[in-house]
Amino acid sequence: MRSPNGSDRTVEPRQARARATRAALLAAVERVCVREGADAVTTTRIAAETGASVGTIYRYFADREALLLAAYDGTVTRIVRRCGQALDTLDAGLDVHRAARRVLALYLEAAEAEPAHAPLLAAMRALRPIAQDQGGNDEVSVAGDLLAPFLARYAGGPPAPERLRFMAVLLGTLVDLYLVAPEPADRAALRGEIEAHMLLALERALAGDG
Amino acid sequence: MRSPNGSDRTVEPRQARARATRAALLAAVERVCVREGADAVTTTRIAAETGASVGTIYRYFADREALLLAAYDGTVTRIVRRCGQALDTLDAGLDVHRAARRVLALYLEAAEAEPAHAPLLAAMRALRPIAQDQGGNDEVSVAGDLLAPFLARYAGGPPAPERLRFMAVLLGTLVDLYLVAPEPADRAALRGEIEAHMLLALERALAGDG
DNA sequence: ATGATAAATGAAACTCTTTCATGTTTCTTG
DNA sequence: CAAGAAACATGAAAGAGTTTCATTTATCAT
Repeated sequence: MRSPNGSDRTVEPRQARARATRAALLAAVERVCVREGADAVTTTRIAAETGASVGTIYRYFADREALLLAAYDGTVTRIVRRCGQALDTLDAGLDVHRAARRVLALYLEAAEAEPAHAPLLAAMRALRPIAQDQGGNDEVSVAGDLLAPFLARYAGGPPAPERLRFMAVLLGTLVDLYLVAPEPADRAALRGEIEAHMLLALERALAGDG
Repeated sequence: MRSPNGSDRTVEPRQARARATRAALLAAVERVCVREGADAVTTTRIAAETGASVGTIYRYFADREALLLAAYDGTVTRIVRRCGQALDTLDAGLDVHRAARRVLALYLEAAEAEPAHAPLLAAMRALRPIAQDQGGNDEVSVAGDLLAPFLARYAGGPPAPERLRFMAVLLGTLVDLYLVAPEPADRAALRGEIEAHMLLALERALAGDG
């Protein structure tokens, strides 16, 4: 969470009604994203969709970007949670490669089960170009919550930030490509490519620094 | 070129004055991009910057997106032209890996020499998310003008469209990451990573299909 | 019940993009 | 060179979004 409450003008909901409103806004974002893509997520549209007024959005989100980011965080959190459980139950003695393949497969599966994830991921790429993406940001992220723990465990220490960033960007792009592929045949082929590239990146990470 | 002149309402400049205007607009896009990023490239801003009026932009470009695309094409064309020359003079008998490394190095160098390329590349990613990027589009592109010829030459035939798309997206992302790295040390390290991943992709491309 | 705090409203100010009726420059041709 | 045609350029205005904020309404605590 970027600012639990800093000098923002946004607020954390305190009453039940407000929590419901906030949740409804995020649900509307996902719904519209799935049906019509992230471009259709306008503040007026989300307000209309939920029956709230535009002003209400700005009570809980600093701006449109923050709204999309929060929705994205929602999908990522759910995805990572699933993979995290599996990660925890991995045999301690399991071969790195097998473990990586297993986690990757789980990740792709979980991502597919979140229909709003692909459009939101694309929107994030548009909103936060690589140039500004600080890689190790505080948000819930694949980098921080999935890659970093995995690397820490198998490399015996936390990865260098640049390595983490590289792998996160690589994985993000490949997953994006994967989720967007319409043909099952293309997806199957892409699984192989993604696996190959992530294993290569993993090997280099393990070799590079302790 | 997408439409030399179809049913668009845009026009190819015929008089010298018009050619100058069009060129000035594109130059302004690059200038503003370099200084303040692609977000600062608004139609009003570019008009003000060149002393032209907003309407004039729409005489030569269908919309803001087309304006950015044209500027991007400009940088890519110049980059690819340099690499292309080198590609032509490669020894016919040169080992694929050596050739690939050579072209990649040239490409990175040429891209660095085009300051507007990085911000415009990022803008293109935002404007045309992977989902819509038809991969083998008609535009001047790294995919069509650099990757495809290279693969055609060393694989003995044109690559499958999905392969080309995969490699183009991969290369684009990695180059983006590279161009954005501030530290020379980071860049040097990234060169190694990019090379490793592109060589892997190349091997799989050569192995996969004729 | 009532004052205090939280939540919600929606008109209005802004910023951008895009269109188009109108005016100006350049070309062409007799 | 004059005058019509074709090419260029203009900028006000329409339209779509985002964001603010003074005001109103609902909920909580006592």
